Parts: sequence; C-alpha cells; structure tokens
Amino acid sequence: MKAKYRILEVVNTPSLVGKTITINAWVRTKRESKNVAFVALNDGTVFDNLQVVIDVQKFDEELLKNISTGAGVGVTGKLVESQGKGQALEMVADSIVLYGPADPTTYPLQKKGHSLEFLREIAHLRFRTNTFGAVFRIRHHMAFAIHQFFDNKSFKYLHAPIITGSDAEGAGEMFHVTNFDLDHIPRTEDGKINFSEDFFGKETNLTVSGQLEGELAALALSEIYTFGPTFRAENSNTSRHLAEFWMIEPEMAFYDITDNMDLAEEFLKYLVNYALQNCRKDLQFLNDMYDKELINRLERVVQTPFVRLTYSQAMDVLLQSGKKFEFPVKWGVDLQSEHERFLVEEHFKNSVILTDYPREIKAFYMKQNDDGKTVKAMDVLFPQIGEIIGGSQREEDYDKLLARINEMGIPHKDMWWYLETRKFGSVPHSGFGLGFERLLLFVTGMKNIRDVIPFPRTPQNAEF
RNA sequence: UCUCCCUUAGCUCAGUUGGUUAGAGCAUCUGACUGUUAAUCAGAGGGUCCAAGGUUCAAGUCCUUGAGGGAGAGCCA
Repeated sequence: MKAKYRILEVVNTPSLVGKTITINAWVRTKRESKNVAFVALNDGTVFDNLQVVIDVQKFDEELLKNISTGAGVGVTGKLVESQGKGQALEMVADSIVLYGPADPTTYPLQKKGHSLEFLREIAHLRFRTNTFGAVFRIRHHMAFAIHQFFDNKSFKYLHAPIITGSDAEGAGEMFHVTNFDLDHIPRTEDGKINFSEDFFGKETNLTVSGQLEGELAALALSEIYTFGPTFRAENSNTSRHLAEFWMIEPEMAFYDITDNMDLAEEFLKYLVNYALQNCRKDLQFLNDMYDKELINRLERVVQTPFVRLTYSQAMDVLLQSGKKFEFPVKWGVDLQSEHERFLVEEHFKNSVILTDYPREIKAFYMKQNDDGKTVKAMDVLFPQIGEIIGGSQREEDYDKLLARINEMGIPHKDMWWYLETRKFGSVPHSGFGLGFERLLLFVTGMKNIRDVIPFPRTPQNAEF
C-alpha cells in the first residue's frame, strides 16, 4: 500500500482520514508550547499547508529544535480531523526525518511578509513563499491550457528555431550568437567581422519572433502555433519588458483578420477561464493579498465581448474626448500608452481590439488594405497591462509584399524563402503573438513582469 | 536610453531645523505557557546609516559623483 503522499492528495482525498501516511515537505512555521508543537508543512503541490501536531515529550529535543522555518522534513503520522480552527485536517506525528535543516539565524525567509523587491534578490528561495508558489503553479496551468486549447482545435505545435540567421523581422535589437574567440575575432580585408569563419558561416542571432517560420509551416499544415523563448536586446527598463521571455504565436492559413480576432478573443477567454476554474485557491490568495479586484476583473473578461474598432475610429474617440494628452493625438502616429489606457480603462472600460493601423507604423508583412493607407493589423489591449497581443492578416500577394520589402530596404538574401511561399500556392493567412508573461501579469495581478518568470533576464541582470 | 523617487539592524521602516550614546515592529536567541493559527507574555543580542569625496565646530540629515533598487516614458509582447 502506498504510504507517501503529497499535500495536494491529502487535501483532495477525504478517505485518507484515519490513515497513517508520510508527507515530505518544507517547514513554513512552527508554534510551540510546553507539551505540544504545531508545524505547518508545505510541499508546493497546492496552496494549502498541512498542520502537523507534535507531542513534544515523544521526540528528541535536538530534532525538534531543527524543525524550523525552511527545513526539509519527512513526517509520518495519522491523518485526523483537526481539533483546532483554521484547517479541516491535521497529522499527528509518529516519526520525523530531518532531511536538511535551515539555520534560523541565516535563513532569509521569515514568517512575516517580504517585499517583492527583496524576494527578487533571493530568486532561488522565493519559490518557497505563498506568493511565488501561487504564481508558478498558475504559470504551469496557463502553459498547459495553451497547449490544450490548440490541441482541441487540431493546431500543430511547431518548434521554431531559437538561433536565426535573419534579422528581417525588425521586432527589436537582437543578441548575437557566435563561437568566435572574442579576443581574436576574424576580420575581412576591409576590416569587417568575417562571419564566414563563424560556427554557422554567417551572422546569427537569438530569435525575436518565430512568426516567419510559423508562416512557412501554416502554409502546409494549415494551423500551427509556436510556444518558446524569445529574446530582445532592447535596453528596456520597465515592469512590462524582459530580455528573455516566452511567446505564443499561432499562425493560420485561410484566416482573415476577422477570423484572427475571433481566435484571439476566444483564446484569451479560454485561458482566463481555465485559471478561474483550475487555480482558484492561488487566485484567491493573490486577490486577497495584492489586488482585491483581480477575480472580478478576470470574470469580467470572460463574460464580456471585446470592443472592436479601427485605429481611425479610436482616433476620433480620442480627439472627441476633449482630454489633454501629453502626446497629441494625430492620425498617422502610433498610440501612446496614455491613449491606450484611456480607451481601455476610461472610455470603454473593457478589453479592446484595434485594427487597420496606418501602414507606416506597422511591419512589412502585414496585409495592405485597398485604401493604400492602412494595413490589416490588430492589437488586443487589456486593462492594466496594455498591449497583450499583436497580430495581423499577412500579405499573401507576392508583388505587394516584394514592393513593401523594397520600400523598407530589407535585404532579399535574408527573405528569399519567405517570398517563395507567396510564389507557390500562396493563400490568405493570419496570426498573432501573445506574450506569455504579459498574460501572467494579467491573470495573477502581479505588477512587475519580473515576478511572473522564475529567473528574469533584464538589462544588467542575469543572476541565477 | 530619458524623467522622478528610494538606499538606516536579517526584513519592513521612523529618525524633527545639521547637535550627546541612531530607534520601533517583526525575525533571531533565552525563559514562561495544556491545542496554536502572522500564537501570546517577559528578557537579551544585533548597525561600515549604499560607496567615495566635499561643506561645517559638528553630517544618518546638506552638496557632488558613482553603484544598486523602484515607478513612469520610449521600444514592444
């Protein structure tokens, strides 16, 4: 018979009451009096702690002294209904194994609250807090839900390359990938770096987007998605940017911009609803501790249709609002954060999808509208965090795409394969990118993106 | 990269107009307590006031520079 259980199972298996089992976990707190001690154990499998009741007389004094906050222990005992309030079940300890003590005078985590900034500096230990246990359990469930959503729709999970030889997407500054001895970098006769001698025989970088490769696959498999790490070497110092983050990029053949919007909205609602259904305890904790409106906001997103309007219509709303903006509103300039926030948080009080942006402020691959001025772009704007999804219908017309590439001075040698898909069997298609950590910001109510990824990489910081 | 704010005990923070020996809560340690829930009660220990330089009889406090952190902006997801 199985004797070793996780707290998740203890919480969800009422029939275990009366049984003697073993729990391996870490000590959260200990409360002691002369004859009895109470130890709260947590193994991270679920938000709940398991209270262990210890008859002080039955155990070695030195052992009990080492059962302090942070210690790793295995406790065997009988599960009983709790005499005290605050928990339904508790365990009466028969034996205790101390795997590893945690010296209370140097262990940094205390019973009381710590600031998120301090916990960021001890990212190797912050998993052991209620907050980060909740955040990273939710992160897991969201990743799983993403695969489930697409699998339900028969989308194929595509692994786009992480090392890329093209700098064509222009999504941002890239990290170089090289095998050169940095003290002796080969040069050509005219003094430039000789990439032909490098590992790949050409200049290579870490990917800033898997979209272009995703399109190639979609134009054969019909519907695909990527979900992988993405790298931007921008010197961005904000609570919404990381140098290394995870991105989901679906790409669908035979989808126009409206199909694309429908999918994005369904996708986001599925994920938020999944969290509400499957991460309730963790969400409730985050709601109580950090953001009293969190669960209300999540429920509202699931229930309310997103507002859809064009960039031009949004311009009219902004102009007619009579509101003074730091950056003046004018057709043709990109929307600033303050404009997006006004639309989402003040005017519509709802999630918004904006479409048909001026072509000059959007990427080369977006499908050009007949008006000659706008492209079939779409951005999904969320309360609190702004742009959560950016996407578009792609330009499938070879001549128009080529003209745009020339216009923007993008080198053909990097793009020949992308252009060929428009030469052979080109069809209408669309896609978008969702920043995984931005989704998590929204779902968890955390305010800083560094607190929803285990080990954040930002300018001047790659610790751990 | 720009603007603003912060840096004092392990943690979170007070510290007045520049003025004697820099404080509190929590944590830690010691003791008390028959079932606790951020247990409670009593006591103890704990400081390079971020760094360097400067002004002054006197600097945690004022000035300059630097480092680290945060918020907002730009770039974007």
